[in-house]
Amino acid sequence: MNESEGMARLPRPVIRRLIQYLRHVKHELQDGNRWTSSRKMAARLGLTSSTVRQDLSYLNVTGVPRNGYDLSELQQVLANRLNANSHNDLVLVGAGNLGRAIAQHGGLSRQGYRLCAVYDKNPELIGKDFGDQTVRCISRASTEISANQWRFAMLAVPAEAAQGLADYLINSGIRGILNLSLAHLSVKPPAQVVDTRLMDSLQELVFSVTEAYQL
Amino acid sequence: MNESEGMARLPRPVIRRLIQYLRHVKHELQDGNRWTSSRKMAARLGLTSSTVRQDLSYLNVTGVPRNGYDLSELQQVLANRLNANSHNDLVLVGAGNLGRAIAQHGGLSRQGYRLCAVYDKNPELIGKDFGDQTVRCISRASTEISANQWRFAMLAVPAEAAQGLADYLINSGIRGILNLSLAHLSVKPPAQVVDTRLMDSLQELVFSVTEAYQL
DNA sequence: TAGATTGTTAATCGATTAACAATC
DNA sequence: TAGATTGTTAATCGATTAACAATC
Repeated sequence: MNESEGMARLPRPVIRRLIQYLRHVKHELQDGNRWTSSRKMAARLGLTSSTVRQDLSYLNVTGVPRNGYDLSELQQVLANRLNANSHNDLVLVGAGNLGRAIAQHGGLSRQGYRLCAVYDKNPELIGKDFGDQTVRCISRASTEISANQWRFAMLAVPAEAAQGLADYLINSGIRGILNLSLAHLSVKPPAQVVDTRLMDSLQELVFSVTEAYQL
Repeated sequence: MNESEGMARLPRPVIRRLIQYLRHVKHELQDGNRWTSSRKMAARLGLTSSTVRQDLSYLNVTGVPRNGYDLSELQQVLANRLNANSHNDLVLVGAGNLGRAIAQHGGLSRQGYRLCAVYDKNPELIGKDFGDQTVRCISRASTEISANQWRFAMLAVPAEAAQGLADYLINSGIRGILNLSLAHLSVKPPAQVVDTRLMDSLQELVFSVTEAYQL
């Protein structure tokens, strides 16, 4: 049930799942299918059908008892609610291994992102080619970000440098940071950070497995 | 409060935070400090002190009113509870950009992991150098994994190939997979998967920022 | 029609936070 | 001692799941 004026705020876990639903829906459409159902989506994504229906109730979408949900309607509604139609500009700060991989990763452009600039402070990296970008000195970031109104940054630098650079970027106009470092970034709303914590995930995995097998 | 026989199972959110506490503690120790407190850790990691104390109550550690927690004691207890003392062997499946970055990322060896093998199915990549590894054909993985009793794999392949390879790896003896693809992997316990979903995180960020600024 | 699936409410489950006595 | 911090309980908050009438 969706209020006519003003959409209900989406809880974080719901946001994350809606993003997965959208991917599933696109995939099914490409396979030439017309319908999906809460049961099907749940099976595919490792959820319960109840969760799926609950999540979809945040959207202005109506399913058809017996048939499920019309895939193209669902795609439209999801993409719309998630603002997934606009192409977004990104800057990358930190041109080390991880930054390079993410930037050159085909997924970025496939998902409609455009990498606009790559910054680093290491003189040995500055000037080097980097996909279709050339690494620039971090000191240029501030003016370029505000001149171009870039809003999103991926931060792939050592933990020690992360908070300082986050402050610098947000001062320059950046509003959202994908944090690829292990540092916790503290930023004032409405600026936002999403953490990735790859190394933490690995440790979590090893721990869970060790525990699961020795018990 | 910790039961004397058999440790309480750790909830997933607690596991993740304990990992962060351990990092904080190591860092503080390197700075030459002797004490930390729930308030300090909470501030550093963006939590409440209540959460920190609650989490630490899963451990056999006693703080000192007025002083907080002894850093070296805390390090020991955390590392012990998290099985963070052993060095672990990893194999990488998928030698594309992302896989390469993670593998060459200094963090791996710094955190005590050892990359033992890199596999791909692309003939153009097989034989190529890759840090101190040479990319091998995926068809060799099964025998090598079971011969060496490797237990952990990082899976950095296209979504379509992910589930099939996960099954193959687990059949060969792998018990834990760090899933760097966007696919949802369904595996039978006690085998485990931890997802990373980099592209999803990026989309989550863009959505949250868009929403935050337009409201 | 019969049967499967939706939409929604209420129950359950789990995680976080508040509060405060104990204590060094 | 006075004051800050722990350890723990209980309250709150939020998310997931169960259940089932409505319905195509």
